Parts: sequence; structure tokens; C-alpha cells
Amino acid sequence: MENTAALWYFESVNLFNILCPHKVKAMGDKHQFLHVKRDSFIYFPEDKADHIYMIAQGRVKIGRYLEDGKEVISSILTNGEIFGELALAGEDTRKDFAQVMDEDTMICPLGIEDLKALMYGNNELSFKILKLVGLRLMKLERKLELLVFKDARTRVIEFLKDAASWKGKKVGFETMIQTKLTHKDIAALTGTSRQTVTTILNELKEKNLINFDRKKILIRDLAQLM
Amino acid sequence: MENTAALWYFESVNLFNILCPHKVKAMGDKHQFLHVKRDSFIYFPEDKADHIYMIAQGRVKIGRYLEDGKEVISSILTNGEIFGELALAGEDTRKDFAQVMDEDTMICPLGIEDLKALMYGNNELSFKILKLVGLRLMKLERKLELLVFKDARTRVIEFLKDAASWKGKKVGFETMIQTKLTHKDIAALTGTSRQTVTTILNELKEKNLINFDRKKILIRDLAQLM
DNA sequence: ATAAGCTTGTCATCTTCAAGACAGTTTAAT
DNA sequence: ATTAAACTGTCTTGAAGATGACAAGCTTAT
Repeated sequence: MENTAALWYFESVNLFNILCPHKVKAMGDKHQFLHVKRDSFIYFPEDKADHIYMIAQGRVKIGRYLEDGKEVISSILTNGEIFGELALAGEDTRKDFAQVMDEDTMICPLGIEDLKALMYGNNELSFKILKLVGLRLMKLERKLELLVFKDARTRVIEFLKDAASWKGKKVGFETMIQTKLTHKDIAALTGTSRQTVTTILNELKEKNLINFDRKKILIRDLAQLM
Repeated sequence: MENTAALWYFESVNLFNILCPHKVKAMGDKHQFLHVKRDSFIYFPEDKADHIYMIAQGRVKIGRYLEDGKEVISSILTNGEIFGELALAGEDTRKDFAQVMDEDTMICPLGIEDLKALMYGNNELSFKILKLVGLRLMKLERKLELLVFKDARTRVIEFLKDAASWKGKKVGFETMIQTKLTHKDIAALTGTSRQTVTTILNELKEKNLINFDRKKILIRDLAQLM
């Protein structure tokens, strides 16, 4: 399980290296970095899906809004990761939004047509992209199982484990997750309510399985956490 | 919404035509049709993922088992549809199972290596496969939203609409869904309990929005159903 | 420095559904 | 044709968790 996340992470970095316009001479002058302000959107639902994006720096939130206005976060991506890849797989208009979370975020956009042209002469790239989409599919399948069939507590714990294996820094047995996610964010990621997240997190703190404040979450012992 | 399902359906048929060994000379003698008995499994979780499969005839159920033994059906596929495609996108061992539902089901297996070789020289095919995986991803995203944020009634109704747009035969305003799915199957597809499905279906029958027996479901008016 | 606006912590309440039980019905198997 | 197995219909109970309310704690902008 934790492997999935890690694997996924490395995969995308890998792709970034292949794709970064700096290294693809073919794209030459088309190369650009977008500097995007915090909270601004890269794309909205219904926008034309004609680019994919790589994150050079910062965090981007991918999600959607339900009819009742509630926000659902499907993932939060950082340096080296890629989003908007469905444009390549036949999505014509966006179904989700991409919103920048940090100041000083830098995004590297790639036109679909350019990319398709690149893929045309480059089987390795084509397979990487297929793999990328495939991995997203597998991750989503796992998430579905988690969200639909596990209780709120398990979902929050799985979220913590995921975040740990992906962003966490080990310090002995402890794992430190530097994060500015609010309980509301975690709720939107785990499909629960804000209050429930608060309660569960405090219950875990009570049991000394984790500790946290507004800036970070510290997991006492990943193996013990459940 | 209904479009998604329909689009998906046609896409796969399309791919089938490209891939059917009958038409791909390159695969020549490797061509074969498997005749599979009802209820037997094409693959299990943990099996090596080294083939993808096309359904020539019959129905195949894709799903997984939860720890508590409960079965979750992620989809039910029929003629012309493809499954096991994640093998191509980097899945090494299966996470789900594929089980044949009908007598006289015919499956057309394709080795991953053969297929990769085919893709190597065929950009159109590569894109189609990418599109296939991409569409699955989009479908799954929709399903996630449905399962996690909608109540049981909505989920069952959406299931009916999906089934209607995909397998239904129009007769005037009415749509007939010929299906041998039990309430338990529908429950496993919609992530709810068998009893709840029975109750909801009967409530809809009560309101004359649908009618059903063990062989079929008749939707009075798709547009009215909600 | 201070107010406005998020964020967190806790309650009490209310709704939705899962789960078990059991009778009646249909299907399949010998 | 008969019996077992699987499916359907209904009811009851219980638990999980959403939601709203409100107080207190932080952050940020001016």
C-alpha cells in the first residue's frame, strides 16, 4: 500500500525529467514556466482540456465541487508531479479544478498537441504516460475501496500513512509530516466532516499515537498506527 | 453522464475491432478463443498480470473481495469490452478478480508482450489504449463521487440510468433492461446492502417509476426517474 | 495593534443505513 | 418431481457520522 504511493511519486519525477522543456530540444522556444499566485486556478471544470502541467515548485490541489457547493479534494500534488493528464487520454473539457495552494508556485504547461507529436516519435514516452494514467487508476481504485467501505477513522489513518510515506521525514521511530493542511482539507480528502477529523485526530493524540499542531503532524510509530 | 457510459462502450468496441486477432495478421497463429464455463475465474488477485482480454461473447464480472469476505463489483462487462488492461499500464499482479457470469462465454486473451510489440509500431493503437485507460479513470472518478457523496437511493437510481443507457432497449418512453442481476449484485455494484436495494426498488415500483421482476427492469420514463 | 476571519474543539441532535431475522418465492439439481 | 439453495420482501434495532451551534485560539491585513 505504502509502496503504491512511493512508486507513484518516483514515476512522476521520472516523467518530469523526460518531459521538462529544458531537456526536450524539440520544444525549444515553447518552453515556459508559469508563476502562479496562491489560490488562483490553473483550470476550472468545463475549461477546454488542452494542456498537461508539471509542478516545478509548490503545491496544487486537484478537486471538484459537488452540487451543494462542497469541495472534494482528489489529490494534492507537489514538486515533480504531473496533473491534467486526462487531456491526453481523451478528456475534452475538465471535470475537476486545479488550484494553486502555495505562494511562489511554478507550473510548467505542455500543449497537448505538442506532447502528442512528441509521443508519436517516442515509444518510451508513450508507455510512460500510459503507465502514469494506469497508476492513477490503481490509486483511485484503492481510494474508492477506502472511502466507500472503511469507516471514518480508518480513512483518516490511511490518509496519515499515505502522507507519511510520501511527505514524511523519519526521525528515529517517529515520522514528521510538515503540512499546512487544515482539518477541513483532510476532511475533503478523506470524505468525512471537519468535526469528525478533529475528533479522530484528538483521539489519536490522546492515545499518544500521534501528536500535532497547526503546522505539522508527528506520527509516533508508523507501524503502531492503526 | 449517460454519455460517458455510451462513449465508453463504443470506444471499447472500436478497440476490439483493431485488436481482434482475426484482423491482426501479425499475431497469426497466436490467435485463440477461450471458452469459459460459468462462474469460473479468468484471473484472481495476486495472479501475474500478463494478458489483457476481450469479450467475444458473454458477461464478465470484475471485482474484489474485502477482508471481511464481502464482494465488491467494480464493473460488469459484455461483448466487445476489454478487461485486464492495467497489465499494460504497469500492474504486475492483479488486484481484482475477473469472473465469468454466463454460460458460453468466449474470451480472447492477448499477451502483454505481443501487445506491446504491436503498440510499438502502431501509434494509433497506443493512443487508443491510452484513451481506454483514461476513460476508465474518468468513469471511476464519477463512480467515486457517486458512491461517497450520494445516498443509497441516488446510487441505485444512477445505476439504473447507467444500465439503461448501456444495455437498455427503448420501447416508446419505456426502457427495458434485460438483466439477470440479483439485488445482491446491484448492492455490490452500488456499495449498499441487499435489503436496501430491495426496498428502494420496491419504492420506485410503488411510485410507478419502474417495474421489475427477476428477469428484467422496466423504466417507465428515463427522464422522470430520480 | 487590532479587528475580522479562519481554524479548532466539543456538544447535542437527527438521519441514514447496515445487519440480523425470518417467512415466502423462485430456481436449479438430482 | 422433489428438495435444497438462492433470492426477495419486510421489520426491528443499533451505530456511525453528518450537521449546526458556539466558544476559544490563531493568522493576516491594514
